[in-house]
Amino acid sequence: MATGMLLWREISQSLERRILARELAPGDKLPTEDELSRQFMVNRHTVRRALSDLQEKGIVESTQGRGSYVRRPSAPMRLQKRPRFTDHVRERGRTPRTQTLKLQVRPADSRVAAELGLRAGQPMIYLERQRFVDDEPTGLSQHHFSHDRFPTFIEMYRSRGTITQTLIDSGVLDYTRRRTAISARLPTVHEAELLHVPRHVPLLVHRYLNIDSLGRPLEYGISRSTTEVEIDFPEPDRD
Amino acid sequence: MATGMLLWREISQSLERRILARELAPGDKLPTEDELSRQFMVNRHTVRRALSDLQEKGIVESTQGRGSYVRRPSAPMRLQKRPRFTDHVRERGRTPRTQTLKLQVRPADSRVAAELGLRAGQPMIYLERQRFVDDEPTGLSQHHFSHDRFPTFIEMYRSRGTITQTLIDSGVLDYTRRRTAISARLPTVHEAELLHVPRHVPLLVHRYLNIDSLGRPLEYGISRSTTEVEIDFPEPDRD
DNA sequence: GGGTATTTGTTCGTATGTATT
DNA sequence: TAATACATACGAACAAATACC
Repeated sequence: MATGMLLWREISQSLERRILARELAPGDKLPTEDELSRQFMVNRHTVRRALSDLQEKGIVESTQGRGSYVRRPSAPMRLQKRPRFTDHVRERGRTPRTQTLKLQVRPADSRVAAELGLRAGQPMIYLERQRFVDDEPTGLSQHHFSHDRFPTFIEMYRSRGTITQTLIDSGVLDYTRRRTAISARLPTVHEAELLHVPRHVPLLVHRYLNIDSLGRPLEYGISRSTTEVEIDFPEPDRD
Repeated sequence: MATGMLLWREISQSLERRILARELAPGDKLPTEDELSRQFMVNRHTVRRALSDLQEKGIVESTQGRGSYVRRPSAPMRLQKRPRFTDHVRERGRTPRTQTLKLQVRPADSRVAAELGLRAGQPMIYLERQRFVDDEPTGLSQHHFSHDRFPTFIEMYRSRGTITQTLIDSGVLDYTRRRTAISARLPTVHEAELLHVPRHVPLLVHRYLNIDSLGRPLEYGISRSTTEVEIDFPEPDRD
């Protein structure tokens, strides 16, 4: 050895240079691991380490049985403090779409119960959705509401198709975000598949609480996406 | 096999359960890889895969020649108009420390210049710092100020040791956060070393602009840490 | 739809280098 | 200096997902 440089890193950087130089363009298929290990005259494990590094950086994406491909860069979407997903997307001339994955009543776990002011085990509405922009998957979300407060939520949501409209028709004319906690983690296999990102691209996880105009907790949500967030503090306040 | 479950995942989850159950407490040393491979009766590589998984999740930390340790969890950082790191840490009964890594005058690049209302190439104060909580590294930050506005910043900061005091003594009695953009990415090698995290634990990157009481841009900063962020919206606003 | 080849994913084994104690 | 423990790399085999005919 004694090159002063890790083998796999050399390979990773060599491939990255070729990608940045557009020698390998977005969407292109990389040589197979076997082929690369012959080209670089190293063990396949070493190639795999290099590819794993490029996956972490979000530069390439590998799928079992398919191969490794150069990822297409996605335009970072900016979220606002009070998100109206569809409006926000349409303002930028793109087409939003929301798909419902799950909609059911289930007992609240202690975490969600505490947030919604319920007792653990009480029934809650659980709604899971996926968002798309121009048919590219961009986000996953889980929504929780008190079933006691919205006993007909499921039927109403099914016919109306949006949370906002369902709430309005349930008598909640307005609601706002009370608090959001943001953390980052790597996606699960499932999330990576749905969001069409490699497992090594970090997700931003939002855990938020929405309240009604009286300040009562209304919805507890968890959303995951890769998009950057921006927070504005419009007018400096004095305390 | 036919367990329906990946070996390394089983091991990773087993270890994670023991850690969550406080059987292995934060700061504790995990058994060596050899020991674990004997306990679980698998190859050391399989143990290493499991440990790598726990590192990605930020639960354990491994160092060559030292062993693997359970990482200490950190409390969420609150995103406010007036971020006060030291107060916030002390409120939780822990000891904050800030170390200056770099302090110099350098020409502003176009990005920072635009944020601070300068022209590219104009001199700016560049300050790089590292934050610790209980001597555990928790964050890295880069701060940018106009050199024309604060010509004696470097000497003042050296003697006072804090940004806030330096600004006060420069006539800026109050300043607030105007905007923060948050994104996630994997750390560079350098960042991973300084922050004492594995390369696979995502960092939250904050890019923010602070303004003075007249609304003029004062400081452009970039901070990187693994700690969760919490944002409160005390009074719901109408738009 | 089915069978086969291709390709990545997982796991075992082994050897050697390097940092810490 | 020696022992311990993690890091890197190579080799081999099989599993699992995908693509192709």
